[in-house]
Amino acid sequence: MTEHGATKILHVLRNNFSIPQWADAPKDVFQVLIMTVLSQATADRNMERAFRGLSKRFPITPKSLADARVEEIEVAIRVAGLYRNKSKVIKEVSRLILEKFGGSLDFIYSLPFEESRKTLISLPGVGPKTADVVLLFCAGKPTLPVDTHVNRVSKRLRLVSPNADYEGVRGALQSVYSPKDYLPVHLLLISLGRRYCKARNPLCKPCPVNTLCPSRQVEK
DNA sequence: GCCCAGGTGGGTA
DNA sequence: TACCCACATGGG
Repeated sequence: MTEHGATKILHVLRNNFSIPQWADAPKDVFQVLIMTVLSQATADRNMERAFRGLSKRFPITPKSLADARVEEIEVAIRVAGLYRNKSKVIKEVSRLILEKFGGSLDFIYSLPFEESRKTLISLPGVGPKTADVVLLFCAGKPTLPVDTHVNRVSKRLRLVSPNADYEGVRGALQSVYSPKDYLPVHLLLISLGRRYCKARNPLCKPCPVNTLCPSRQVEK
């Protein structure tokens, strides 16, 4: 995909979807990390319910969650699914942040990008997607998180090669978009993926980017 | 009742 | 390294 084609796609997406207000609001890094862990393999709605449930029981701080009993975290976040894994991750990540980073994730603002990213990924339950979300949303670092929608949609649109892995998709998107657009591109590709470009809908008939979408060629 | 949403990590070849 | 599967809920 050329930069020109990619720019046209972004233009169409901007004209058809809005970027939520919260996207530019300042955020607490630790809280974003917890929300992102809760959101793994889970619909946003259930992530939000789980986060509210957790917030009711505990202050969302490394200290309080490191001290919490896993069973209590489980009860609070059950609605998010995968709750046994996630509750262990939340407690352990909190403990490690206290022990290794003095209870703060503010290093993401001061350390070089790659070092921050590696450090985040070294935490249990934090993979590349979760790390990239935290780095982009909290610190505006130049990375473009690849979730399942971003992965699927960018392949359908031939923005990236069909067999690209996580880093391949991220690198390809980052090479055709400017860092200032990483956040909107991430959010808008997700909007397109949720609304139109479904996993089981290869034709994407009503999709706003139809005329730009090579996948449409399979249509009869 | 079935399928989909949807990251990480552990195991196996 | 590449692939497969477990993890678990809510909603259509």
